[in-house]
Amino acid sequence: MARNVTIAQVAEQAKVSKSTVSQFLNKRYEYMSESTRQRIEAAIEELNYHPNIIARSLKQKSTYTVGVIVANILHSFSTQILRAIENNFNDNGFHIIICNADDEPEKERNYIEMLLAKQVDGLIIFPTGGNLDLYEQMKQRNFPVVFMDRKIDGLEIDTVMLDNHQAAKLAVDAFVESDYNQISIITTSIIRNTSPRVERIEGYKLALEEHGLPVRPEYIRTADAEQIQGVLKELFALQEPPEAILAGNDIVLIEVLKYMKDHQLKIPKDVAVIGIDEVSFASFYSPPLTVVTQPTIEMANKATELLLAQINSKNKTARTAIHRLHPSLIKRSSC
Amino acid sequence: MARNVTIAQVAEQAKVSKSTVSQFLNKRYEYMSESTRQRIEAAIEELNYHPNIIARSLKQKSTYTVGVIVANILHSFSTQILRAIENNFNDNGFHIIICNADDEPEKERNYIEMLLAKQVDGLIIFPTGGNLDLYEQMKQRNFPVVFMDRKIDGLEIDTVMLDNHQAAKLAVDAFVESDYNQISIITTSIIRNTSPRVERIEGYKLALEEHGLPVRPEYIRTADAEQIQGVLKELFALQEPPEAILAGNDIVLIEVLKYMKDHQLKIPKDVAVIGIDEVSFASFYSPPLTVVTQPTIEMANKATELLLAQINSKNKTARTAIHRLHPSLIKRSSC
DNA sequence: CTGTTAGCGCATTCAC
DNA sequence: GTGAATGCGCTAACAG
Repeated sequence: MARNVTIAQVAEQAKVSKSTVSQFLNKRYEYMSESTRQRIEAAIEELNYHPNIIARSLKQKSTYTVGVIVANILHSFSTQILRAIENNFNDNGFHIIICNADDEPEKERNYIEMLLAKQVDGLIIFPTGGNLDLYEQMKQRNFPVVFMDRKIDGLEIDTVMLDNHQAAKLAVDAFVESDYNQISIITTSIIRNTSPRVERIEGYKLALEEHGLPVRPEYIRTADAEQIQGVLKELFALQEPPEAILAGNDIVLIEVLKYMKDHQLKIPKDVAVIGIDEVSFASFYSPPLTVVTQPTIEMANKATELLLAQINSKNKTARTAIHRLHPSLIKRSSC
Repeated sequence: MARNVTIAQVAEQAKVSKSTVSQFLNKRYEYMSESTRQRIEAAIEELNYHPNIIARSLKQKSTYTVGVIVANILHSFSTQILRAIENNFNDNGFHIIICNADDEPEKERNYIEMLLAKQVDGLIIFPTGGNLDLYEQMKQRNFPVVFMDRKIDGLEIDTVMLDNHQAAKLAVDAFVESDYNQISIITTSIIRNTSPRVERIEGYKLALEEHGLPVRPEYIRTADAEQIQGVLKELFALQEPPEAILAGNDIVLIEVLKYMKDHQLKIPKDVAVIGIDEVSFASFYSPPLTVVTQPTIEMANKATELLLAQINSKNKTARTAIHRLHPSLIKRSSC
């Protein structure tokens, strides 16, 4: 009654050998007569037989499973990417195992090791940056890996990420165009210098300079979500509080909006706001929120494509590169 | 250099037999001398050996992997549950494979079959309701399964779901208390009568009756997300348009808020609104949104607990039941 | 066309 | 304490 039906039983029932059944399972019908084909088919049906993929994987060294390790599942960006990746891989007959490293290198290390031990065919990682030895090892073993969202310098691994400089620039440009010159940027804290945050700040600085605007260190803040209310309080206690705030991701944006609400500050009259990452409520918020979006679908597609290419080419060392996708500004009314 | 290091090579390197290495791997140190123990340890280190979990699984019939099939990953509810489940299972040394059935029974069937073939140890399913034969089969095989969010009548399978009657009642009560008597409910469409939607409508009717209010069919609407704008238009074109709207889930709520924004209707002055499911922006929206929340963490915990219990008890047929968790009203200002 | 044989990498008796 | 032998379920030559 249980799932103990094996190929041997099917063979027995159909009065053929296991290998013939195996042939059948792999659709190599040329290797058998019509009558045996039908007997096998009937036996399978009757026994309700389903091949054990684990056993097959052991032999074939391919599990049709890939692991995805996100740095922090709480970002809407991660969720969007995850959805798209799940969709892509399922279209290609792969399953995905999702792990959340929670921004902790220890967890990430653990997941990578377990996933490798589980013989996944490849890995998509939002790297914490804390396990260079492992990254290096996979690279040297030619194990299929693609990095998402963050890059690791000095490692030749396919990487899909946003053009963060441009993202920041789009926002700064929009602010300046609307005559806001005192612009602040807030990102979540930059442990291990995760590239998006660093780059967004760099892009912000570059953009300010392009506009001939001064870069004021007190306007550049990084903090964990829980501390952002405090940061905002400090910002608005400044001699010259910012006229505009660029929220580095959706979590920051939400904190900013809470603060505005709590302190009855009007957007954009009292302070203009732009967020990086689209949020579900942007279009109907009051005011509708101007936002810089990441092309999450395209990013997921690119990552899928790269990983699949690596998986299928095996040990043919293809060129690796950093693929920068472009953000776009959705102009609404918060700036 | 590759991941081809096997237990045999370790054994050779350490000058012992494979079985002794196996003992070591399973931490049965009492079966070997201190010196061999150290030799094995050194060999493993030197070869950078990692056991192949697939091979182990084949033998032990346990993959430490569970599958989760959500009906529709677009609901914030699904995402929240998924996060919590991932967290729980990883704490217990399991990995989870996530699949999105997209409300299509065909996809669900395909996933279930593949996941079983992959020898997952258990399944958490948000059932589409379209594959009763499969559900039944798993039940009979005593395969660990728990249903989430939706129940399938006539099947004794552990199920975790919301007390949907109460959820609707909480909302209706809140409306009535604020003197709104013409209350509408909108849910996404009820294909195959998925229980939450049906139950929420039932609960809504019951609550109205309790308050001695008439149940007006024209106030009860179900529609796909894309059609909701049209539904709202019809609702407000009514002789007596509703004074209050209960949004059956986050997707409906968003559509309702868009409509309000587009038509410059003020909440709650022109129409009061309550949504089922907490949304990220509820607390700082204008006005802050009153909402009925599901205890997603508790639901995920319960599901984890039930599935783990089934996995660990194997074939001891435990009692199965429907576990109803309770919603709660977060009173803010949209009603 | 079909059956025999030999592993895949590991775990598990059961002797020595 | 240690090792040889066997099998998990399937695939893949290789004969016949």
